Amino acid sequence: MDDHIQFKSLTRLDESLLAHIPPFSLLEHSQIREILDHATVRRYAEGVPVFCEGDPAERFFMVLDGYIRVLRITPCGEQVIALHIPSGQLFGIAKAIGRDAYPATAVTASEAIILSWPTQIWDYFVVNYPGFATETYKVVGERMGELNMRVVELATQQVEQRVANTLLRLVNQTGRKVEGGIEVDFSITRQDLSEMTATTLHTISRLLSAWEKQGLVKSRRKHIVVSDPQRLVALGQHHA
Amino acid sequence: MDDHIQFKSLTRLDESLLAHIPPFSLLEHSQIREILDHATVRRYAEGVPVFCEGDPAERFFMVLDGYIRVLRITPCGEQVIALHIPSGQLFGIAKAIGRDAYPATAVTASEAIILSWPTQIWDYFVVNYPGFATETYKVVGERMGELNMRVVELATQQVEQRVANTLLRLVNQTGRKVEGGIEVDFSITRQDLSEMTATTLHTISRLLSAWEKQGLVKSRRKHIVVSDPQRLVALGQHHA
DNA sequence: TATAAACTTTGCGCTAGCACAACCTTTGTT
DNA sequence: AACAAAGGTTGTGCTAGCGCAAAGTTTATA
Repeated sequence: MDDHIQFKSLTRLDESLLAHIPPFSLLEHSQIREILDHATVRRYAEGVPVFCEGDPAERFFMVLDGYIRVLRITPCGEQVIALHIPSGQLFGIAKAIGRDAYPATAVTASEAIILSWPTQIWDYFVVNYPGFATETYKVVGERMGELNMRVVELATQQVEQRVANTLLRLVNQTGRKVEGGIEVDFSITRQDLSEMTATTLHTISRLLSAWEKQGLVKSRRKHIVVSDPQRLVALGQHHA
Repeated sequence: MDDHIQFKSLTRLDESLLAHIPPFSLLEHSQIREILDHATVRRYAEGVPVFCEGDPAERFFMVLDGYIRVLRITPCGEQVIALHIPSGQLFGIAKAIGRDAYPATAVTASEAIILSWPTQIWDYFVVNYPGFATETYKVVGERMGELNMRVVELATQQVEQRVANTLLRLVNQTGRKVEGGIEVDFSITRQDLSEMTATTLHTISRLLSAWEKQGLVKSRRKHIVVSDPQRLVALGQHHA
């Protein structure tokens, strides 16, 4: 992970990149310049690990473009996808929650451009950049909220509802308008969806087939379009 | 919730109460005095709500003695128990994660003595008391870790394993040595355990009965003693 | 001391969704 | 063009664990 290409010397990053992103939105242009000058940029292909669970948290990251998938692997080798992170968000911020190793693995869910900084300057950021800490902890809070929601869903809902809700969340958070509905903005297999909803790829396949027949979704290999969010919401709700 | 009894005027709290508790352990006695003087103390009976999901987060809390149960209630009225908080820990720290309403409900799991402070002085604490922020975020990190672990467990394990692991965690975190094993240190019903493990009280009852026959646990109404942690650990592990 | 309320146990039948298996389709590679 | 590899579909049978039901036990209340 030390082969980071230092784009900053090639393509000088524009300050406007960060100006509107919450943790930096309160800062002066000069401060953003400073932040960018400390950053390393790297382009990742799809499906590439950015860091792994248990690695020492030497850097923290921000998605500039693309999506990150956060996952954990059980002792028995099963994957559980915890979360997707869209562009504009920090991740790998172990330091913020008092850890010195990453608590989960981060893999690119699409091609992605990622900024990163050495963890040592975290405290400097917190002290010197107003709003940075606050906004960061807001993100932590949101992630906790999502985790919590997943626990509740896993504990109380049927597979069909979990999948419906997960799919809705995906298109809400990372959806792209296409003709005929909203499409999940990165490659996503049945296997992936099953690892998000604690079921099997077979069950997902059956569900999507059924939904497609009813005109709720349209899916091709690695692509899912939600064409009737309304009815999907209804499916996700009640206990029947 | 405004009938807080101001014990502080009656029984002046001793500084040694907080001196060894992480978020305060780095502080001078005078600072702890100051903190205590701002605190409200209240004794709660068992099963009493301290705050409810969605309430404005006007105060933050610390368990001085007893246990707190954190839970969420679904639209359909089902409860999911997220977490138990033992004495010495902060809770209701919505402010720390950028919220202004409590994200879950907190109920006493036993008789409890609880300190609380108005949320407005949170920032003062963070700025003026070294180590307070860091230690607090460590707690946030640990809670995230627990949530994460629960998601993984719910997603990959069978009921028997989940219950075994949950029970082990309970006795590890809140266990009290008794003759014949380690006992969960607060009242706990089959219903409670089922709400922690996403199953039914019936299944819990059957499991405990079976385990009792095998000499793994001993349980009476509202009490559970783990007598053979070793074998329980084994049960919690493998996929069979 | 009787009665109610809360908690627990146990039995039985059913079904959601998994495991297994076979086959198909699309994409990438040589 | 042929093959391999990754991803997707669909069928069949099975079972973990739930829903329902009924009865037992302990604790609280009148």
